[in-house]
Amino acid sequence: MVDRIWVLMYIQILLPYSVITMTHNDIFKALADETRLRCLTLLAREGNLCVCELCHATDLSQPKISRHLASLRNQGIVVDRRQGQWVFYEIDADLPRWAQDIVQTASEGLRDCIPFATDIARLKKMKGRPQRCCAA
Amino acid sequence: MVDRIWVLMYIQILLPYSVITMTHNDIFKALADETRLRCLTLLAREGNLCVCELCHATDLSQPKISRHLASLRNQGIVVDRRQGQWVFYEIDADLPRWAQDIVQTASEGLRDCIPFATDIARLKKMKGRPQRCCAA
DNA sequence: AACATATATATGGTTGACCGTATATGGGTA
DNA sequence: TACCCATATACGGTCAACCATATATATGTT
Repeated sequence: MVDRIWVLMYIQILLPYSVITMTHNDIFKALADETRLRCLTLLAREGNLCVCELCHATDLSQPKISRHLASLRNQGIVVDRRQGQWVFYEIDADLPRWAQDIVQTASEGLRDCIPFATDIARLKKMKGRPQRCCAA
Repeated sequence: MVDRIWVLMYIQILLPYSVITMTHNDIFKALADETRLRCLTLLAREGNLCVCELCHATDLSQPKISRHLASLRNQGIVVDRRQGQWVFYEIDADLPRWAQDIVQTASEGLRDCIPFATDIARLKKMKGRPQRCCAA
C-alpha cells in the first residue's frame, strides 16, 4: 500500500519530465500532423491562445485539440499556463532558434492557404474570447 | 490478354504522376523521418548526390536509402537524373519557396549535431566519388 | 554472353500514431 | 453543497509507415 503511493508519486512527479525526449526531427514530427500544424501556425501568429480559441478557429473537437496540445507540451514545443478557467498555450521560448525559425517560416508560407487562412478568419470572427490579464 | 496490357500501361504511365498528391504538411512528413532528414540536409548542402554517396555518408543500407528517395521523388520534393550507372538526386527547384527555406533552415540548424555532422564528415572522406559531367 | 556495379522494388511483418466516443478533473459561481 | 464550463485523459480500434531480407532491373565492361 505504501509502495503503491511511492509508485504513484514517481509516476506523477518524474514521468512528465522524463517524457521530454526531444530528438532532432521531433519538431518535424510535430508539424507533420495537420491538426498540430494548424495549431502551431496559429500560435506563431497570435502569441498565445486557449484551447477553446483553437477549437473554434480550427472547427475541430475539443478532445482532439487537447490531445495534440498535450503531445506538443510533452515534447517541449509549447508551454501552457492556467489563467482562471482557461489554459493558454504558447510556443516554448526555449525551443532552439532554428526550430522557431521553422515554425515561423511555415506560418508565413501557409498564411494564405486553406485551411490556414480559414482558421485565422474564424478566430477573428470569434465572439466572447477570453480576456488576457497581462501578457499579450 | 490485351486488356491486361492496357491495364499495365495505365499503371506504368499514369500512376507515377497521380501519386504526386502534395499536401501542405507533406514537406514536414518528409522531414519527420530521420533517414529522409539526413538525406535532404545533405542534398541542401551539396546540391546533388547519387544513391551510393548518400549510403556512404549515412552508413545506411542501399534499399533503405533508395526507398526513402523514391518516396521523396513521388511527393515532388526531389528530382532524379540518371548519368551513366549513377542516379543523382537533388531538391526539386519547383518546390514552393517557403518549403525550400524550411529545408535550408534545417540543414543549417542541424549542421553541427549528430548524426548530421558525422554524415558530412563521412561524405568528405569518401573515396572514388563519381564524377559530375557538367552541373555542380 | 557473362559478369560487375548501381539502383529499384517486392514481401511479410511490426509498431506507432491517429481517430471518435465516453468520461474524468478542476476551477468558478450560486 | 451542487452545478457549469473548460480542459484532460482513457479506451478500443484502424491504418499508415517503417524495417530487413531477397530479388529484379539497368548500365557498363570484358
